[in-house]
Amino acid sequence: MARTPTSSPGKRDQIITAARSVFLESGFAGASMDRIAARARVSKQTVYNHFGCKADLFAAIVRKRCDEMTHTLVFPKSGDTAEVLRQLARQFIEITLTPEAIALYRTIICESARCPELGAAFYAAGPDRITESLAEYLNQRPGQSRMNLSRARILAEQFFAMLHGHLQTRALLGLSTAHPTQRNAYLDQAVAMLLAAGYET
Amino acid sequence: MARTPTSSPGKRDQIITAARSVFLESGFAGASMDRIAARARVSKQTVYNHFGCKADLFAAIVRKRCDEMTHTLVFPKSGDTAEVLRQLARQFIEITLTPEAIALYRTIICESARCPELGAAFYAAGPDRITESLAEYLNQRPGQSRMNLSRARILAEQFFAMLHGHLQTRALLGLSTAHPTQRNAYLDQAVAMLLAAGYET
DNA sequence: GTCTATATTTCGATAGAC
DNA sequence: GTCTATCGAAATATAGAC
Repeated sequence: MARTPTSSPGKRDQIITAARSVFLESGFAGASMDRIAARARVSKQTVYNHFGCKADLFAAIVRKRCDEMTHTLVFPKSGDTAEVLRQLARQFIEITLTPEAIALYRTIICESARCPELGAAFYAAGPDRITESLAEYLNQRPGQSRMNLSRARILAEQFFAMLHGHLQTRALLGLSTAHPTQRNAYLDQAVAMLLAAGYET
Repeated sequence: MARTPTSSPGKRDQIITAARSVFLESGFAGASMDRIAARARVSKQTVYNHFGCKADLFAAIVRKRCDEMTHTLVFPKSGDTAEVLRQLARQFIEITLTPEAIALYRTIICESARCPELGAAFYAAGPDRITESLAEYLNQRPGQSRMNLSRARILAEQFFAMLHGHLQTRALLGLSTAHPTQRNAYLDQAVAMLLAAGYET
């Protein structure tokens, strides 16, 4: 932030772009600073001047990318419960099944083993935020008696688990993801199950 | 198999044990053949004589571990639907949230980016097998009209997605996993939701 | 701040004695 | 089959000129 070099803001962007593509392509351990520098068309020393070391560079890329993706998903403001859930689900699936999103998620998972703070930061910036939004919505939607907040939280977690669970698992393992029509079947099933569970009790 | 060295079956086991712990500890790229050999108290050349190269050694470890874990989970043979689901869920959660299972899964995910066959082999040996078992059961349980098989398959996938989705995601990111009492809440919710969805239509 | 050049370490894999 | 010793490549990080 305040550490930003006084000149050449362009080089910094070149490095970020190049580093992101190399990291997502080869993972953290598999990416080399030489390749990052080469792809950024910049000397390696310039990379070190801007980001200090490999780990810090990676953390900077992840933080930036998480913010971008989180702000892409907007909570629907209008419509009945079914429609809100369907819109939310559609956005969620579209964002999380992007090849770049899968590659980023994969790399974060891989690196969380040696750097738990990274996983925690990602969880707080991504899954936790959106889950909490849905839990709040479920707890105070119009025309419904309020449910236990912890129960709403579990319902929200299971809703997103149903959406991302199967398809994202396949994607993480490098397997083909379902066709859009099949995705819609998952989406509708998840919405139906949440509604059935949410209105009882 | 037939390639097994004629003598010293003990060394091979030492190498497998050491390699597994090093790979799960540091990932594929982060693990070095030197450390594996040192931990196995064996020379590096001996490792190469047994497994050829680093990738083959890793694949052998993953295959063995998948088999072990798959055979640990047994499909319940008796009980009503709710009880069968509950038992299945309990086994599934206990096995998949083991630290070793998480570490293995993490490493497979990480390496699937560069080696899709590994992810495919894991999926076929693990998730696919158990999901298919549940789908068959749902489709032919006594006293119920048969449902569409593809629908049963989706229900089964969503059942396991609900079970592993949230908790396993947290574990993969290095975050704390819920207390056993909280796990039971997830388990019961998942069973209830599947029953509600499975008996309608 | 940016470059070229290099120091230093560590890796996967191999050679050769026994 | 197993060991010690080592090669050649590639890695992270730094030094010093401009």
